[in-house]
Amino acid sequence: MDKKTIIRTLEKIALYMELQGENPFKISAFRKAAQVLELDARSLAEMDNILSLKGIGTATGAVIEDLMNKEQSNLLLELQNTVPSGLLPMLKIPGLGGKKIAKLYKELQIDSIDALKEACETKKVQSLAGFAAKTEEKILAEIANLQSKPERTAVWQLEPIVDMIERKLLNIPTIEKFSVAGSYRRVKEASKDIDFIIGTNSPQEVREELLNVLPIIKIIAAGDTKVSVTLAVENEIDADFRIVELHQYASALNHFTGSKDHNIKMRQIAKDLGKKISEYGVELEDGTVQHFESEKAFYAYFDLPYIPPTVREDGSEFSKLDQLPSLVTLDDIKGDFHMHTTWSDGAHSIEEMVEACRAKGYSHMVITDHSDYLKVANGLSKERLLRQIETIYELQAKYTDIELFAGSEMDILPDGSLDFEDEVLQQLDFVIASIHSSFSQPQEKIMERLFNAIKNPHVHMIAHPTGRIIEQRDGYNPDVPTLIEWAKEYGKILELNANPYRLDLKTDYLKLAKEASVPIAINTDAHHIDQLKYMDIGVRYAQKAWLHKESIVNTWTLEKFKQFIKK
DNA sequence: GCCGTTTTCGGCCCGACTGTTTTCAGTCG
Repeated sequence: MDKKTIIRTLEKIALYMELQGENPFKISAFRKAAQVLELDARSLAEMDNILSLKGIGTATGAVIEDLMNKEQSNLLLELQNTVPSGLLPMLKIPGLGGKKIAKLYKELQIDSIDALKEACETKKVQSLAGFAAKTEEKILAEIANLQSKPERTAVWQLEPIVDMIERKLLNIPTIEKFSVAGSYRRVKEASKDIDFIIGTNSPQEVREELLNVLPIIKIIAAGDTKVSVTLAVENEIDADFRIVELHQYASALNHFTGSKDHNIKMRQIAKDLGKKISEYGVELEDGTVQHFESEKAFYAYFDLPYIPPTVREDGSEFSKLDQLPSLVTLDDIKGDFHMHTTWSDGAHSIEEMVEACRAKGYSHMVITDHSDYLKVANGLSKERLLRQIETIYELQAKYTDIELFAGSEMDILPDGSLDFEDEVLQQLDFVIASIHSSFSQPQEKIMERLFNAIKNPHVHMIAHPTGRIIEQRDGYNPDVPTLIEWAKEYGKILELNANPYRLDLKTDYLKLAKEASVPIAINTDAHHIDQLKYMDIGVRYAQKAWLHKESIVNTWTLEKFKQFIKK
């Protein structure tokens, strides 16, 4: 049995145990064992002694060995015999955990969401100790809600909601400081909810104001330091607001940025020093609480460098601290190499795009409008492209502080041919090849198209290599590891498309590209000057894959970039 | 269930909120 399946089985065992109302530490021991396997880069065959791994003991080790040798786990089979599988989905109902579900099953033989619904409707549930009429109503409401609310919301859907909330918070005068936190701040592709930290001297007023100004469908909780609501926005989503005093702000921001695993690791570090981390500060052995000016000061207190939110993930970041200074940052970015103008489907003129890039302090940039094939995007014919090249070069005369390059985002056609002949391509400084059509072709055909582009000596880069839209469509399903091999062999750039719709390539592939030393360009693909800001999310997304400055084409000097594209 | 150069037993990250309670259990992040 492969490693992934074994990891999932351990997690499944934990779920079943949860439903039995098992000891929470026993349950987390199985989750921990799954995580230990996951974090270990080796394959199962390469691990000669599973039991030597910290976190895997006799019981979890036995399960792993069962799965390796007999393809099944006796423990899981036993659990599945005692716990009906219909209980699993009940864990999705907010307010219900393992213990309550176990009780419902034991006392009322409720073994599915449907059975639970009926028992609530016939008021059987309120007869149980620990349950009452209010709980019954809440369960019914949550069951009804279960289908309507998506489990995760994509980062590009969250962005406008976060903007809206930030505008509201700016208008509440009693709020001194605020920041989005949670997985959004860590640039996860999708999140379950939105978290905000608010620093204020008047928590009561802020709480009232929040409830007044936010578009609220439902108040989930409204305590002294925490307001939880469901927001009335296009795709309804929950938002948590944590209200703290200013001296607690840095600790609260750190705590609610997470991840959970990162926090647990930090707390273990503190505990070894006899200290206790909470969202309010660090409690010393004598009971006094240490506060921090910033997250940086918080980490420094534990002799750690500042760990950016983007890499606060599974805990493995603590073993890679020496790499932090090499990570790409927005300050390292010297140019943007994929953007559109009114010549095709962009909103601004070439000159307006240049001015916007100058304002960002870039030293060079590439204009890359669509090519002939993409009629819906007003793609440029050969003649228009040649005229555009001239226009760009003429415009260059106006500027000494930024160098303009003429490029194209050229389509790779469904039959695998390229939209421009070589004699046109060789007049361009920078050629991007992209797939925008016939996504459903078999992988073999898609790869043939990509190979035709990669092997063309005039092509410099493949844009948005998989064509995915986060949480919405998978793209054209190329064999990315092979694509990375080809890029390495032919010396081509792969793009990390920074538009939050795409973030393509995704992290796992970026890591592969890094291992293969394939250069990555982070590009905004801007169709409007406002979209040039996506460089920021692109860079932070790249940090999640631990991409170093030198592997990012946008950090190269103008001279190095010129050398690369002229070769 | 797992762990240990202060521990082989007694901890395991820590606190807020709700709903059920008369001091707390369960859930959540």
